[in-house]
Amino acid sequence: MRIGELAALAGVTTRAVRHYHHQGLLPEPPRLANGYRVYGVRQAVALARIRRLTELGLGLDEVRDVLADDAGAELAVVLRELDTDLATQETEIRRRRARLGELLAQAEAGTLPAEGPVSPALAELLGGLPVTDSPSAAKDRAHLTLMAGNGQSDQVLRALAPMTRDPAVLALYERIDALADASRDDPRIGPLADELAAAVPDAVLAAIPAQGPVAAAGAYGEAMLADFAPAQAAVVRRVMELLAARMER
Amino acid sequence: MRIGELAALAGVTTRAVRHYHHQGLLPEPPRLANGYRVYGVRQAVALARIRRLTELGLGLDEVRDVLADDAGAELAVVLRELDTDLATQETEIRRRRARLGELLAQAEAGTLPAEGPVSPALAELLGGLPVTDSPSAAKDRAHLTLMAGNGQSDQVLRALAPMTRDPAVLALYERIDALADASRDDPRIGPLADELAAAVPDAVLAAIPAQGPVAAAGAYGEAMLADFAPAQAAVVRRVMELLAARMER
DNA sequence: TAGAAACCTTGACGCTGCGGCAGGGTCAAG
DNA sequence: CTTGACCCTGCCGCAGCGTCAAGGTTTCTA
Repeated sequence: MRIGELAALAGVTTRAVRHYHHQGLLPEPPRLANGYRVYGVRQAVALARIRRLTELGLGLDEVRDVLADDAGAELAVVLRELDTDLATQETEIRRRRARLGELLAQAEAGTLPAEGPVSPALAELLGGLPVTDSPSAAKDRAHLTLMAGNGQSDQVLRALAPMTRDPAVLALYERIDALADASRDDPRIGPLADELAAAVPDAVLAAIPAQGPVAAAGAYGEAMLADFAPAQAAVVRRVMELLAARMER
Repeated sequence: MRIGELAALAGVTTRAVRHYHHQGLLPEPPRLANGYRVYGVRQAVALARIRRLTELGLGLDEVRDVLADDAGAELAVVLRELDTDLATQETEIRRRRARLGELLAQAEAGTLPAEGPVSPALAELLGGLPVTDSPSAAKDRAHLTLMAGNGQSDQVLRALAPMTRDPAVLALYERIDALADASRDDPRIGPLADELAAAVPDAVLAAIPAQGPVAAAGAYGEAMLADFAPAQAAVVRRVMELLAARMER
């Protein structure tokens, strides 16, 4: 037999056969004068066996191990490993499909957030927000989306829900917007910060795992502040101080 | 923010961030004088979005498409494709796990064929065979294993089952073995071929899809014959002729 | 009997999503 | 001044082949 016939017999491509030769899975057969490989029944049997193993999902090096080992013990071990591996893959796929199902449902309902697919809890929160074009509201959404990315923040998000239903919050956002061109010592800063801090429910602070001075510290905090105009940044800083003080108690 | 802080914020590695830059998923940010990348909130938001998409299982180029397309239409399309894709993967994994379950059961029962994992029908057939060290019996097993590899051969295998329970077959194998050193025109060849052909049930021939002169034609047939001693090959050839003649009718 | 189609040969690159390493520079703290 | 923790670019590696490239051979067909 030549390589094409062998390959057809085993249901693989000639390329695969040569690959197995190269990997040492299948010994190189003798050659004709013209260089063609000539295969016998032995090789065909060996190749069929390789194919059955790879079809199960074994890697080529595992196949090599199994073939090298005369007893069947190795095979059983590898198969068991493979099964647990496939089991985890299966649950993983199922988890992703569940997420996909939610997202597709949102897509059909037209309630997919502009931020792209986010966690269910966050999607609900964002979905409850009134439509507004306030720049600081947009920043808040972005900030929330980022913070919600790090996993277990469901409690915080649930605690935030009441704020989304408070019509007074919109007005607060607009008061922040109004400070876009204000100076660093504008008299509106202090009162606005007080009201903002007051608008945050205790439940939110309670749900935040006390990881230093809230989340706005560090390099991200600075980047966030840099994203605001000076007077607005002053407000944010002040709010953070007030909230931190409240968390102390 | 520098790249490490950004990466930690989004829950990815710095290597991944640079990879996204390289792939054009995330624009390169400005640099400090020392060459360090400096990121702002915008980039963090973008990165978080990329990560959410890749976590769903999207490829990086799909992510790029989704990000490039402002409307949400693209996203829905990609998600649907992904879902069907995952669905096929899931059934595929389940099929393989089912196979693995059978094989593991066989392994525990110690009934795993030496040929490695084979189709259930073949495993049953081989399992029913009496233990023998007849070389021609071994060749027959090998031949069967090969032929059974090409899929829908269950019917043939079932039709062969009666032969495995016929104690007279063992004697026939031994008569083939006895011809190992015989000459091409040994007088035992004819009668043995007649009896072998007669031992093959009609049901087997009926189940073989008439693909030319049985399966022993072509390059594989020659290789198989070359695997036998001359007198044995003569027997096999004669049996094939007889069976082919029977299939004609 | 020629020419085309179908095989065969070796060798090298492509794909996915980064990980890891080499071989540096930068910066803050002790 | 050193140490350690960052940062930079760039290239190889990974699994299992698919896919050219650039030939030579065999075999079928006109």
